[in-house]
Amino acid sequence: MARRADAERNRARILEAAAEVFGQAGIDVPMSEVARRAGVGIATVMRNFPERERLIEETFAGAMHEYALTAAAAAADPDAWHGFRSFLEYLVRVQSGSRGFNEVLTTMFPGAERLEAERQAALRDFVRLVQKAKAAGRLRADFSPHDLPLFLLATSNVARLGDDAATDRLVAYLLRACAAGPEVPLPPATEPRDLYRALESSSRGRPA
Amino acid sequence: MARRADAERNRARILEAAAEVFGQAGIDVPMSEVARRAGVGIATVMRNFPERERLIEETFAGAMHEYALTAAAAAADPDAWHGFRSFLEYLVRVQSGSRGFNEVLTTMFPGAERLEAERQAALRDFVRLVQKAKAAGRLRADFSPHDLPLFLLATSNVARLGDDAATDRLVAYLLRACAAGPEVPLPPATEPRDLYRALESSSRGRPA
DNA sequence: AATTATATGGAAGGGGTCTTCCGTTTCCGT
DNA sequence: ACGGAAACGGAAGACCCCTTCCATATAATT
Repeated sequence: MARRADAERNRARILEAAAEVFGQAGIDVPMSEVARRAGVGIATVMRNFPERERLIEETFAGAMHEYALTAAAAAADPDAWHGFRSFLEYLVRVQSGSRGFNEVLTTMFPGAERLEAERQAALRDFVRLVQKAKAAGRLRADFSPHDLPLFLLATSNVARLGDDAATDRLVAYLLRACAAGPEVPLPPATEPRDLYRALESSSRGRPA
Repeated sequence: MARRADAERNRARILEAAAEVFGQAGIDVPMSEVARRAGVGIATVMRNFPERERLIEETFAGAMHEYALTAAAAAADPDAWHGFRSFLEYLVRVQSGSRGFNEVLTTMFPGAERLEAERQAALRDFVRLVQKAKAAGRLRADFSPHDLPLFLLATSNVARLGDDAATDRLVAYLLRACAAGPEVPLPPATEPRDLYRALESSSRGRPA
């Protein structure tokens, strides 16, 4: 049942290319672009990953596992508020860093069981983290763990602009909204010219 | 130079169909679907609106004008905080109500001068509104009018889910984050099962 | 080296979107 | 009612993305 060495090599090249291509342009990029970037034919991509969801699952398996590990580490932080804050900051960092993973974090793939298992694991740890931060008096009582996907959706569009100032500012607003402790100042307001340029239809992959 | 009556009628039917189609499925819907809904041929749509941006501009001219009027009304509200709050609540209402206009509110179209003029007018009034709310001590000093597009981006994805509970909750978080007055409680947390169902790839127009 | 099984990829075909042509239809002025 | 100009829309063609076939290439074993 062993696969040939060239087949294994090609599979690895496809996954590497997919990580690049999806990371830059999102998970809806044509499979032919993944093939081109990998230096293989389109049929080779299809044989390895007959459905796009399979390729997404494999491509982001590592990142998703790291997501779950980071949630677990945040839940284990002795300073629960620090854990909460740094988890949110980690989230927007990965949202900014990979457009494809940003999309994966805000989309559920019922058929991609491994991705969903890691997402569930992260959510369970996030529930624990929320309980600890509330118990420590640092997170408001009315915060719900199920606000996590809301926050992810909220930061997703802003993270996608690639403007760190904008992203940091929104995160700071969200943290302020759910924090129960002393206030921290917001980071500086984003540079308006940069922000509005980023909102233009052509910058967003829409034809003019 | 006068146009025939049937041409005028067809133009109106196209705009009406576009408002429906774009409102339901967003501004990237095929032009052929607009034509079908309007009961005209695809060439008729292209003759009236040679570029998609032209059709978008005309389709949402009214809504965008209302956006500007609402910002002006909010700025004229004797209770500036009430003006601020109700403006944000109006925003998410229209974001939820039309997927296309939701996209227009978070995308700039440099070639659609009328849309951009209304957006600018709204922003000028929003600047005045922010100043008044700060002067009234109800809006934090560190809030910037240029946070408006950040807030629109943040609410856009959530509004698109069509889950009012989720939308209301995120708005409440954002209001709490920038309010300087007494706190108000958050609306109830969103129903998790509904939220996660809405996040599924098939619910989001992505193939499984 | 020879053989066999595995793996490859370019191209064909299908479906989708957009652009445009041109024969036909419709409107409007006389 | 007639004639001419305006307006129409179906289909062809170009381009894009996905699926799959089959002749060819490559790897692995003897």
